[in-house]
Amino acid sequence: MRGKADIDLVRRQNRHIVLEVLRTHGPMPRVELGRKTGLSPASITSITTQLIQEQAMLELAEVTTRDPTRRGRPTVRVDLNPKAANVVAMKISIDGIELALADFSGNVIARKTVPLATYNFDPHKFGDVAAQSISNFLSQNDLEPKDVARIGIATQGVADSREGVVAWSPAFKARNVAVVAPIQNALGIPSTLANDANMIAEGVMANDHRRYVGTTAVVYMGYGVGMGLVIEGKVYHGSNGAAAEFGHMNHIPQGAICRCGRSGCLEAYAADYGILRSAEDLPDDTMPPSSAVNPAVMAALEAAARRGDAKAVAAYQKAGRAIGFGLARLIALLNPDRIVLAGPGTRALDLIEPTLRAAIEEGVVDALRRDVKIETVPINKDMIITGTIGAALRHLDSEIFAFGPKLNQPEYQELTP
Amino acid sequence: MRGKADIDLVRRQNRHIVLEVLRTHGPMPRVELGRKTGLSPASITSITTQLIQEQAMLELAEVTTRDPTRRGRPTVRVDLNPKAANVVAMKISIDGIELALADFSGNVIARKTVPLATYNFDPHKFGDVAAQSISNFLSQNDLEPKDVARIGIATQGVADSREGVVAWSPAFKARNVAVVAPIQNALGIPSTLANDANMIAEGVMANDHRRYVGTTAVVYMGYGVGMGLVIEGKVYHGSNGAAAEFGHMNHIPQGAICRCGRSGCLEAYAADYGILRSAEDLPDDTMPPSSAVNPAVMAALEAAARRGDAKAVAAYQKAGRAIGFGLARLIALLNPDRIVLAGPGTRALDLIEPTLRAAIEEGVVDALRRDVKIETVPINKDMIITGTIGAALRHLDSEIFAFGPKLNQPEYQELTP
DNA sequence: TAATTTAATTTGACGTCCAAAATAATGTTG
DNA sequence: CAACATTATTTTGGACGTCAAATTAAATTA
Repeated sequence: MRGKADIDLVRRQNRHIVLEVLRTHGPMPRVELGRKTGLSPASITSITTQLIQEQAMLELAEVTTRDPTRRGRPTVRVDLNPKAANVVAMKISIDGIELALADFSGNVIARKTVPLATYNFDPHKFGDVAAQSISNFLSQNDLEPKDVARIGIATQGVADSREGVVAWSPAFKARNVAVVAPIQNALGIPSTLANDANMIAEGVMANDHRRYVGTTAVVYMGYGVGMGLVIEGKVYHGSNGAAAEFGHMNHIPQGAICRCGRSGCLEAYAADYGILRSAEDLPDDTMPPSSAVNPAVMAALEAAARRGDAKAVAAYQKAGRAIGFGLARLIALLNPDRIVLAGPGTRALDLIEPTLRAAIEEGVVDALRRDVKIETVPINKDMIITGTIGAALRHLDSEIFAFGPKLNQPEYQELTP
Repeated sequence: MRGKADIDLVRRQNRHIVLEVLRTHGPMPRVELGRKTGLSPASITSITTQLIQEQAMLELAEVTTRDPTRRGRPTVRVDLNPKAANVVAMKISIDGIELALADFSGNVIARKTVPLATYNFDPHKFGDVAAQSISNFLSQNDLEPKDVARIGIATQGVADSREGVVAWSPAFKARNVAVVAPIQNALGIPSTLANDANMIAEGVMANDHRRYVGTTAVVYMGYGVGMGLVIEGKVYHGSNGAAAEFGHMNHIPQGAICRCGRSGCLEAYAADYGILRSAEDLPDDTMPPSSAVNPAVMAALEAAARRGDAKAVAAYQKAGRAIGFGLARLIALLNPDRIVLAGPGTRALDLIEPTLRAAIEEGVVDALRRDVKIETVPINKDMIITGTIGAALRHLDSEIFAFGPKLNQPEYQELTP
């Protein structure tokens, strides 16, 4: 049950959709804003006036060449004020952390990669070291922690976002590495932790927002296999933020060994290392390497398969079958509208796709699978960072700027003579 | 993105939560309604006055013995007006249809079972025959179609609720049996079709509403295996209403044959007929019977297993393992807060549970499974009917009564002298 | 320069919420 | 039993955000 509604909710909701429209469609005149939101011109005037007064929005001084055949008063476009806030995105990988600083419009202002031997890192130290790295990163950009409104953190593996703890990740030998608390304590900036595949889904969805109204599963294929689940247009985070561990969904009971230590995970057949292990004809119980597979090695394997190398071809077929059965199970459970394949693994999609589709056909009632659309998105190395920034900004939109300026703080004191 | 908000939305939302509180907690005084909804006494007065005037609500003339130590003005309890509307629930089974008539308070006024050889029924006729049965049922209760506000229809199998068509069901040999359209055309009553397991989930959730805030999977075990998925407190229906076909989620590629015609579905190991087939040592490709297994046969099998009959024990263990791996896959994907086991199959839970839990342990990263609660609900033959009625009534609450009386229809015409 | 066109703002009415005051209906107490 | 205390409900009046309609603004066209 949603809670009670009042005039406050109305204001918040409408300010929110104005911000959301600007964020997804870019600057536009007020009339257009009215059309897109469904609000009357009067309300748009009222809302934009406030937002501009609060510095969350600004009018663009047009230098634009406007269509000279159009008559009437020219439009004035409004846009999010880039200076309204800054956010930091941090991505935890096995060999270091990646940092990005963005303004309120989503422009990336600075980036930095900090090499860090995460795998054997003392789990009690990691958060502090990360906080220090962020602090340095900010100094280098002439910012202080108070200038940053939010930090979004993405990690491989199982992220417990309620506790702000990396429950398990290939990046750490240790379990339950605390991340959010030490960073928040050190810097005083509200921070959230999420699974990297969920952040890819945030990015994919933000890019083409209208299409993600129902349920979409975004599958990431690469050094691992992950998934971000978009349900009713919102990224689904499960009971503690660790949802959609598609890669560690069981494929075959007592099957091949996985990085997570269990047997039969889908990833053990379809991640880079799994494909490589099949192609090299190593036994299924060969321990996966603790570091990522060199992209050049994967490129060579692809080339071999395209030349017709039987073992390479078979390895990709096996991967396709694993992903296909995983998707079949997903379809049976969730009946999604759309499945999006993403990540470097899609480079070999042609090698994978036939068995992938055959497995879906074999694994699920046709009544369920007939409507699902399967697509790919272009490979983009930065999807995780972009998605994390987008998620952080959308959070600011709805939780800070939609409310308006500091509450219960009158602008001026009435003088009583 | 939710749409714009206005004063209209506020009214609707607040009327809706008032109705919802009454529906889930039963009659209560206005003060209590205010506490439960968070609305002020003034607003409660305003809303209840309107609803009473519209005949959707009534004041109870108290005959109650009230606590004599309490001082102050006595409370007056308000309740939903049972006469505000009627709904019909219809359940399609393999051997007939079951009908129930309920009032706006959810009291079942009448029931009827209509035997019908559904399996070989002409698919083009079924909807018309069902409509005729409903029409007769109403006549027998001195009602006309115009007195019924909604019909909810539940079926086994894959229900395409967007099209109102039974895409596939063990009850029909035919595919794509149209149900909603013929009934709506014949009777003029808005109708919806849903999967029976989803309706069980509606019922389970309505009974103990506070506990289903996050994600819950309600598993039905019996003549088949089904699932209703509650996500963020709402039953999830997927892209076309056919979600959560847990029973037809693949368990083992190229495994045992299922009623749906495919191989390796979970149901083929864990539904009544699957367990029986294992226990009788029949080969995995033995065609399942087209009718339900006699409950007495299942009771005998349970008894045999409890006596220690090796084959019976092994059959239940196999069933537990199938469900366990299915749940492990579900947990990996959705990280639910709660899994509820329901249906007659839970009578044999003690026989199934050890392998079920072992399979979950084997099949999913412990970080994901550590928080999930596994529970059972008492076996209740009527859960599907009750759930269907509840869903229909909640739909009326939000889509009819929350809006208020007929729109754009002034109460009186102003006289201009 | 006046008319036309389109954009944006201002004005005034409406509906809903809420706090505070008033009213209602009972029990308690001297 | 009358005055007081207590609790429930309604009434009153102010606030706020939306919207339709009127007004103002800023351009092009004739």
